[in-house]
Amino acid sequence: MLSVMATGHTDPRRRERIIDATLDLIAEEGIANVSHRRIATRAGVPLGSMTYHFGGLEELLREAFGRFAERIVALFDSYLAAPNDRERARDAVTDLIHELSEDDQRYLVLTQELYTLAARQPAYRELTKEWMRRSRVHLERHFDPDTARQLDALIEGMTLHRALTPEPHDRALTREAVTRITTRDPAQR
Amino acid sequence: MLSVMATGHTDPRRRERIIDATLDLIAEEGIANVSHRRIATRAGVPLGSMTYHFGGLEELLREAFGRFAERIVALFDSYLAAPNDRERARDAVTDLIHELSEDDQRYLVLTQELYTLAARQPAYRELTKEWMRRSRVHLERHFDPDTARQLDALIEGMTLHRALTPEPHDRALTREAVTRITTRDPAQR
DNA sequence: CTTCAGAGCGTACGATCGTACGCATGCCGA
DNA sequence: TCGGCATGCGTACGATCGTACGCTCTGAAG
Repeated sequence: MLSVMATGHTDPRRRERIIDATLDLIAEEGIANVSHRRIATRAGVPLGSMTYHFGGLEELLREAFGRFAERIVALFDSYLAAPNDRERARDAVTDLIHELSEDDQRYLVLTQELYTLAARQPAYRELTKEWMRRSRVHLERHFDPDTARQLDALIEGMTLHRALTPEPHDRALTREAVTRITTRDPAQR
Repeated sequence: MLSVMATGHTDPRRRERIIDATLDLIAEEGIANVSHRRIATRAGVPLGSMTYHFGGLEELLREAFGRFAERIVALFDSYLAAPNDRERARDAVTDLIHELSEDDQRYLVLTQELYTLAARQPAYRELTKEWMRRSRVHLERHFDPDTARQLDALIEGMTLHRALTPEPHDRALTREAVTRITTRDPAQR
């Protein structure tokens, strides 16, 4: 062999780069179109690395989505931990919805793929449950538990609709929805 | 060949059975795990039928999801066309959310797979946009357009959370959320 | 009864897949 | 300096895939 061949001991970032490449590929091509070979090419690592660093494709996917969930939870934390009163919490939720549905559809796609897996496999369902639990903890600092659950569902739905719909809700409408869902015993019209 | 071989002209339900088998398979195994062969086995048709009746796997999937979307739209219609006043509309929406997230996760899984495709491919996005448009038409018979959009998003989010969460919202909580989101200018607490 | 057009499918091809295994490589102790 | 060993990867195997093509068979026309 004339090229580099084995490198001996090295590079703890190999795993990270593989995981990142996996998430990128899933976002761009869908889980149906990822393979060891395509991930390896994308990450710039040899095919053999795949089964060396990860027990198999399934294990790699679990780890990749685990990483994704961690990042999302961190994002939720960063938005929802800060506000100290109810009005600011509503603002933060509004911001979060717009952040999640903005720009490319990376977040949307990865979330959808995760939910799809969650609907069928308990391991993935744990990821999403933990995610929902964490965000509810934040919301419950400002709202009662029932309201928190309703608001959590609204965040989900508005994020999705904003991303899939030609004319997404503008900020004022989002804010209005957040206000409505977090307000009890309203006088009906 | 000793078995049946070709059957000559026949059976217009071949296509239907293939499409149904496709949806069943996707619901059970995920889009990543469907193939011409597995669909054929499931539908009880020969492999050759696949490329005979459909231009290819992609075309089959589009048609299958088209059929799914039609059925869902019909379900939305059946729930949302009936009510004649605002209160009954709220009840109907509540019923719809519970219907969609009940029992098996067939609806959840297929919807997630469709949204995932919609996020990446315009053809599928049209399907979902049409679906959203149709449901909004119903909702707008009872609520103003902005409210209809917010309610539509809430339906989405609550359906998902009910299906994925260990203790789904009970009916009273769902109804409360529907009431809140459809009530304007509430007095804040 | 004979013919034949076209509906429908059996089958085979090339591509791609996941995975395992043996070998190349560089580091460390002596 | 040199041996041994753990790290890391090149490669090959068997399975599975989508698809195209030519053959079989049916029903209708005559």
